[in-house]
Amino acid sequence: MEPFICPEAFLKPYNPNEQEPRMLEAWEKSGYANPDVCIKRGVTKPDAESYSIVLPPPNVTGTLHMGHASMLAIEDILIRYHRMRGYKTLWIPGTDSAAIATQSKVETDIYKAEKKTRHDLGREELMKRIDAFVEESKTTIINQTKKMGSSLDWSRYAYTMDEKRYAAVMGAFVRMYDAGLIYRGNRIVNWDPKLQTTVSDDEIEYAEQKDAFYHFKYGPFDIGTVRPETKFGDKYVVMHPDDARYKEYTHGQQIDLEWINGPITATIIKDEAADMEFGSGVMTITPAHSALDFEIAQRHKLDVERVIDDRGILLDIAGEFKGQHIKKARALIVEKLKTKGLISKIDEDYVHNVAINSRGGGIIEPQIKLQWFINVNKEVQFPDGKRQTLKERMREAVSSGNTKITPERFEKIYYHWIENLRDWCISRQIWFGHRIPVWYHEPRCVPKPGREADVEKSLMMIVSATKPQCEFCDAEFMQDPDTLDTWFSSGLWTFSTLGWPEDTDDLKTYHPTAVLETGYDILFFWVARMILMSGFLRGEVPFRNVYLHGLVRDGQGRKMSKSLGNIIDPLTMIEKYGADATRLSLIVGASPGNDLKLSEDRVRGYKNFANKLWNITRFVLENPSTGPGQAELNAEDAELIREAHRIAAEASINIDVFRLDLAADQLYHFVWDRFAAEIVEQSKLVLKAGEPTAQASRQRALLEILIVSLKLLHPFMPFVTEAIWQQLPKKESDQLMVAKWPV
RNA sequence: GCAUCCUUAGCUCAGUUGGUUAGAGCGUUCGAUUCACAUUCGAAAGGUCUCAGGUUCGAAUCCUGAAGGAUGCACCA
Repeated sequence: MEPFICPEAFLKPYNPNEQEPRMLEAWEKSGYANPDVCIKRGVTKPDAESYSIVLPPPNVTGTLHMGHASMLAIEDILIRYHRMRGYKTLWIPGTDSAAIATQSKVETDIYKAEKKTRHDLGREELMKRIDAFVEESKTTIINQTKKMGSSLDWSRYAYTMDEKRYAAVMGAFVRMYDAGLIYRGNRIVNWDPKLQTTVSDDEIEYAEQKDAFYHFKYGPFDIGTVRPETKFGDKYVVMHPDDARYKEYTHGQQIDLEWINGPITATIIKDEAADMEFGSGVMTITPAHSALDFEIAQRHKLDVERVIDDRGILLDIAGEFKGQHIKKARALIVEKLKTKGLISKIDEDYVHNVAINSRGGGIIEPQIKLQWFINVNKEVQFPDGKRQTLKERMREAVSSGNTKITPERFEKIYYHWIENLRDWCISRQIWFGHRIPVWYHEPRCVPKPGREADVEKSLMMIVSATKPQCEFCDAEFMQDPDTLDTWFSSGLWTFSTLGWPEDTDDLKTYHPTAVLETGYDILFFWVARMILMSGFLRGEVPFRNVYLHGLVRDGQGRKMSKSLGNIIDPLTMIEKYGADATRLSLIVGASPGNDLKLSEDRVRGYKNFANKLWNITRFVLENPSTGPGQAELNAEDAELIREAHRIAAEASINIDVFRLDLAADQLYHFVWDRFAAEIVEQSKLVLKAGEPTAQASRQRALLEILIVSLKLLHPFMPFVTEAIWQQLPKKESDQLMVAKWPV
């Protein structure tokens, strides 16, 4: 046999910038990321078990950050591993429209450039601008995603606002409405006066703030507040029924007292919501602008009156303060109360929480609004025959083990969240998003001549995916102006990407998906909602496993942010150290659910490792004694090969239980400390001075250990391993990507 | 307030059911290097495993308590 000459391609050192684009091109050309291609080319058996992951879709208008990079690395490892194990493996890419974030970005840009607001442009024009912006910026995130080596099947790419996904959202809404799960109602919601939209409970962040805390004389009582501007309408005074201090007062008793704008009559309410420990134990309530107060008001059927409008302006009830903005009015109101002698005390340094919209920063003002909600406590019929509530369904998905959350401790957090879950407000007043498929017959139906009798039958509101027509008159139905919470469409993601509501082959083959892999910060927003949607619409869980990774932080454990200037850009890292090194730096040391502190040094270290592997290969290929034939293996070399296979078995187990950090670390040490430092070193002696049979045996062993190492490392560092594979004299498959996993 | 997690070398972290001398990467110090290695190799220093009790033949690991840190949820009128 011809001695194998080490290919010239083995320039030293390993240069990722040169190899990576070639590998990307080769992979793309092969189409192996598409399971249909794998089956057609005989790489995957048609009846193989399936393994699928949907990529948590990044914002279309965003750029790749380390959080994405970490997610892509983890998922690609799982995907490549299973593909090599022979599973019918599918990883679906997509992007998210990120309604509020995208709209505010475009609005801001337009305002900067043209000094126009969305109202100046109108809805249609704004949509055009947003679509153009999305179209322009989506290639950025897609190309960046590819650079990580992600073996996504781009032929199945989905966008939350594309035609198919839009249809899925409409279909889902109609089904849920028909089942009585979606209702419209006047309820207290979180209103963002800045963005002029409602926001869900989960999208709210609390920030500590220091404000003055005022004590007022409210008749014989002492009441406290940080928000005097809400107090105009307060005509109920609430105390705990067991509070001995106030036992002389009875529920429903009326008291005349002097208040901000003159004398009023207040009513005593005894309710357990009043905390005896807090302040005087007595409070007045503002049902229109506080969730708790609203509940109390509903319990006792009290009057509810708005004090503040959608823009934060005081209404008629404020009397002389009417028309003023709450921010400015506060000081004036306090001043007036002072002169009336109604203030008993002021604490200047009162620390309390203020609710802000995490998407845009407006301070939340609870308001009562007519909105669309999903009822989480209503018992309904599920496709699998069960009758239960959405809450029960969400709990059962996990408690039954049909969906397993890793790390396990998040299961408790998940249950706890469900306990506290209230009806989900799904309507938003922003323009960019999926429209609510509800149609109003306005004005009232005026039947065509001869159909006057049908006026009673005409419907004023119709829920339908497509625009309805009135049977009795020529009036056009007007669509509900609101859009849906972005998480409504995200909740459908595991199956809308597979073609639902059509009954596609993909859906049958790949749903439920194998794993949903995402950051723990998104457990409630997304994971829980997917379980809800899939449960109701498909009668099955959306995924068998949830794997939650930690967040990527800077070297000091701080969140990466522009303002701190501590962002490590994955693309810069790829350029400097290669995608393989970038991937490994995000995997090793990142135990499940724990945050990872990333520094540039880490990345550099793994570049050296890629180079190490490259050089081991060169040694193996440059030192053929009798050529890499099928020489007889001696006992010692057979044992070396068995050792490599033992490592393979251990690594497989670690990957199976999501301990990618351990698997990667173990492979790293096997290749560096064992293979390079010991086996290769000792082989130098054998190859130089050993018997010819020993030389041949060792040469074969080296090649086999190298091949096993390449395969094992491929999911973790696909580029360098594939680049090496391409140079091997004989190989079992044209690409390492579809080589057989060693067991 | 309720809950979860964390505290191990200078830094970042492993240490899976309790079991010899507690490990890795980076950093530090010293030495070697025409030999696959734009580097690598060898060696060294560095630890009261946060603290205090307890269980045990044996505890970084299990239990109780304390301190510090992080996070989630609820929430204050």
